[in-house]
Amino acid sequence: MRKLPRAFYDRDTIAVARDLLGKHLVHVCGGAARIGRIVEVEAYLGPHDLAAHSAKGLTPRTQVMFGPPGHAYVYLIYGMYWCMNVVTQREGQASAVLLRALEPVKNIDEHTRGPGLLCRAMRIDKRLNGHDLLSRDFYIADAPPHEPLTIVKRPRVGVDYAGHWAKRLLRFYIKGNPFVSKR
DNA sequence: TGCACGATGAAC
DNA sequence: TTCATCGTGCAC
Repeated sequence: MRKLPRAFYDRDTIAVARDLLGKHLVHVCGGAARIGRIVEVEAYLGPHDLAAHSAKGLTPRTQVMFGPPGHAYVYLIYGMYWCMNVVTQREGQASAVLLRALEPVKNIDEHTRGPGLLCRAMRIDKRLNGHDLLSRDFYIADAPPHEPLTIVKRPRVGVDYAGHWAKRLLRFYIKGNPFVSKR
């Protein structure tokens, strides 16, 4: 399947988030290609979005978010889980889409509901922070044709501290998909 | 140099 | 509702 081009990521973050649903995340490591179908995401709209890490400004951790689109922003949460985002829009916009759940396709187990488990199943950790998603071993690709998706919009998870930004409907998932995270 | 806390997940 | 577990950002 066709690898998504840089131009796919260099667009409005909400559009990228919605369009990522149904696409295939691919990680080739240890001789195996691990593949999962993206079924749940969240959009983080830049430094003015108080729920986004980039709202803290340009720091060692957030510098990938401030970089060019089409790169992976991977960070540690609660001291034990990795979370993966794809950087969107042009360099400096500091926007990204968090991948929250996958439907297993190949070489991964069934524990892919939620951003932490998703990364564990796909063998994603800090080594992939800043990795170019147009690379040979880590990328997102078009998936085989499927029925038109019904997309559900909800508030993002775990961002109650972000004031009115916590109320925005920036979590998107495929309606009825059994691998969407609970909550 | 210290410390409070988090875009989580599982157990109780 | 509690807890595991640690890098990050900011206070001191």
